[in-house]
Amino acid sequence: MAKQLHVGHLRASIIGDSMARLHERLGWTVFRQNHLGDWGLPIAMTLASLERAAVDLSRITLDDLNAAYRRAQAEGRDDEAGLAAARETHAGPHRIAELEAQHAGASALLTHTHETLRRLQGGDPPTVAAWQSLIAVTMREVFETAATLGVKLDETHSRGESFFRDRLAPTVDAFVKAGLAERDQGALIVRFKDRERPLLIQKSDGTSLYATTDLAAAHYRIAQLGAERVIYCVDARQRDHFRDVFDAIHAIGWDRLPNGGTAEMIHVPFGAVLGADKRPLKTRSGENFTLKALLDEAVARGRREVHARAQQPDAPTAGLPTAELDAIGQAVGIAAIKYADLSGDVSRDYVFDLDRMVSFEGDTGPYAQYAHARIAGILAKADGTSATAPLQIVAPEERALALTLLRYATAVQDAAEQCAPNRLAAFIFELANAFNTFYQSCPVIKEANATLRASRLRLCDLTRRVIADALSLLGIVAPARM
RNA sequence: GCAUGCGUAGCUCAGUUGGAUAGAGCAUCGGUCUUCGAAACCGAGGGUCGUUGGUUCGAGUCCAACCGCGUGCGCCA
Repeated sequence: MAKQLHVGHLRASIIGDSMARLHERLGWTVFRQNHLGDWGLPIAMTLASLERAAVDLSRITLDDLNAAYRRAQAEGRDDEAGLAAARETHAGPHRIAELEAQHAGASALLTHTHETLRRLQGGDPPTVAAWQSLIAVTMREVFETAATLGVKLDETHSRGESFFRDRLAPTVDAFVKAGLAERDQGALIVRFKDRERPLLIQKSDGTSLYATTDLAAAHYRIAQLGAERVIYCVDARQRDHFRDVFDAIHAIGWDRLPNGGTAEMIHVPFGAVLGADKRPLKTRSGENFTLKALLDEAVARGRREVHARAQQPDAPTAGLPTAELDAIGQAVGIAAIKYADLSGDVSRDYVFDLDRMVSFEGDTGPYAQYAHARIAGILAKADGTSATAPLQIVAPEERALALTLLRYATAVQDAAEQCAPNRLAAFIFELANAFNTFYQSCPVIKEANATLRASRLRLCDLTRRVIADALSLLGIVAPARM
């Protein structure tokens, strides 16, 4: 919230969208839950910073918010207790350094921030109004980005922290009542048998934190929505956190479904997006890459490539209106990014290399799109196909193609069941491969034998439809021409 | 310090429950367009799967130790 989307948001969106589409395809009722950080201390920091700068919130832009957020961050907040605790518990050097920096920047701003947070959570009308305009500005960009990315996400999917604000106290009460929470150094914690690290569900000042929200949210999803499978597409760095949350939910029995079954809770951890230097992706000036800049670049590359090919007189896209070529170019650029993200093991870090992704050769999104467009072109040139034409498998290449097609259903099931979109991506690549090999050695339109020709046209048609469908499950569109 | 994840070809990565000579893309080298879309196809070279031990008829896959890298670790989200 209140800041530009960055590459970290890219994976959550792409992977989450694909998981949703895969499960929808298998007949699940999917509740997309966009868990937004719209209610914590950071948002109060930004609000407070805006108040101090006396910014006109009715005309605010995301850049203003971004500036305010960065300003607030730079001004820092004090966390003496946290620093002491981190030292005592041998926290990692990163965490300690972070806290020391914060401590150094300590100031009276902390008081203001907390005061703003109190006003917000207390429902003070002007503060709430300011908060709402801040949310609105951010969400406009979120939905805009989702649209260019082709990710199904709108206001109906927003389930930010603020949505659960009234469920926090009952959640804490429930854990206390169940005897699972205990008071420790003024805070409420949940302990686990097999590990030292407890889960903190209430701060010593009585306010709750993100873990509390996650517990409340999980309860809502299972008890209210009746979710049998709750899938969290979140950064791999939150592994421990989700382990704790899931165990806590299990301990209190909130994973029990109304029908008596047990809900499955799955964290799909995804790795970081790295730059060529193997460090988290940054711009030359060392700032986080905004998602917008990244997508703009990919789309520009896609368009450049599509336009270049349309220049050639014998290209199938020759003579198409610029707007249409632009649309195709966008589809290609976005496909390059999405496929690169989903074709590997999602839990691992990956090196973001636009040159490789948009090279359109080998195991890439555009390669699959090409196979699709190629077939679409063939079918358009043929005088129709028959869905009932008897299949006549003679050449080994068409046998291989047919056998690959038969594996589609299990590929989708595997990918969904194991929350591993790369399984499906691998299938798509194999299918596109099998088709290209088949097409290399088997005449289709030019086949003289009418029965064989009809059979091959049907194979083409099936292949085209499966590629388009499979790509759609990854959230990738397949243009008819490119 | 504790926890957790990773280490497969020059580069980027696959490798479903342990199962036959470890696969692919890029890059390199060599072949295919006067005929259905060459963003394609066919072929070649390239790996002691971090190291050492163990379990097994059989280990890239399971276990242990070690080395290297990443990430996390109570009042942030």
